[in-house]
Amino acid sequence: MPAPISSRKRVLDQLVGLFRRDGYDGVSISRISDVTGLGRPSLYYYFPGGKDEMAHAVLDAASKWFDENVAAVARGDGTPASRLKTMLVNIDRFYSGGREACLLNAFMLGETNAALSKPVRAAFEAWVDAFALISRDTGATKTQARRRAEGAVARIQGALVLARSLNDDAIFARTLRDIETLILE
Amino acid sequence: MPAPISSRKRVLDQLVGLFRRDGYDGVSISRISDVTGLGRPSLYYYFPGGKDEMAHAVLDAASKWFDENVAAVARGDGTPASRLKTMLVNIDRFYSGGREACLLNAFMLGETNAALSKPVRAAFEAWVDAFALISRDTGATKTQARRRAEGAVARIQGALVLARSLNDDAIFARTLRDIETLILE
DNA sequence: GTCTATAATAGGATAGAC
DNA sequence: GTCTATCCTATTATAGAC
Repeated sequence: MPAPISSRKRVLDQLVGLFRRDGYDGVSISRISDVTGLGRPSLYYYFPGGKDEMAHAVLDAASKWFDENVAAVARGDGTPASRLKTMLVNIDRFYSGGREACLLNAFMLGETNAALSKPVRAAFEAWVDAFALISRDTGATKTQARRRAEGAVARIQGALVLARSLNDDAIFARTLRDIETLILE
Repeated sequence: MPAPISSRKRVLDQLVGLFRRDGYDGVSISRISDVTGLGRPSLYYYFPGGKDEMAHAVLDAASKWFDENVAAVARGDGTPASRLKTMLVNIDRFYSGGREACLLNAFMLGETNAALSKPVRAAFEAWVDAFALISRDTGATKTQARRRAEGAVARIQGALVLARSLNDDAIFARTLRDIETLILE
């Protein structure tokens, strides 16, 4: 008998890939069924709340990833420069060097998804806070740190959009490098 | 009898508002019918190709707006600084100070809309070219100008995403100001 | 946990009258 | 140009067997 290749965790990972690429309205349960290899009823077994619950679960998973790989690093040991370096390396990996879209950006579309706007906003705030923490540790004032951090998050988002549209990874790589000097200055 | 408040041009303007906010998949013909006050068949009278044609028409309209209000200004008379200032003022107005989303970003979602990716990419290239032209006129090398222009477009896109999510117009305003120094340096 | 089968609805699109 | 009426398909979601 085949190994239990199916699990909620595995499905969740695939959902991240689908939602970040196609957005909430662009993903159908049928397509999720095709990609995961699970029948539609099985998906409702894992996510009784349907697509809505899937989207929230995906946001939770992404937030958890961010907490562990970015926010925790910002609060961790080492010089500000070394912590920032690790954060950026992890971010680069999460976005596959700029080839993958941002889930938060994808979930901002559509008024149907108004319920998603609160966790999306909270996620962006956490991003900003993480960068601001590094900036403060280099001596920036609270206001300076906040603005530089906002600039960093915005540049990452914008670089993802532009790099993906122009199919040019270098744009994303350069942006991450620029952020190092922006935050540490 | 009521005045002929309906016209293709008016519908097109409303379509821009709908698509930039909800994305391609997030907009239904029924909703378009509600918003425009036109019956579904009337929409197909103006756009026989259906939703697909509507999306392309909306992109064309946005590209035309950009050509007239940004690209033409970049090629126009005046100092680089004054031309850039006008471009940024027009961009600020188009995005209502950062409260309205970017159509190009919205149209990047979904594999269904693969046909849209070519015009979207062309539009981004035109954006970059316009800023690069200003930068070159201030003495930057071709490579420098290109990179600064990419940075400017990315920052605008990212600022729109972040400003809308955090509901903070100031982020967008600061970004436009930063771009002035970025391009003119 | 996963399936087959099916309900119920929403979506895109068209025919044909006026 | 705009409408009523309609078609067909896709979509979300559930019932119930295994």
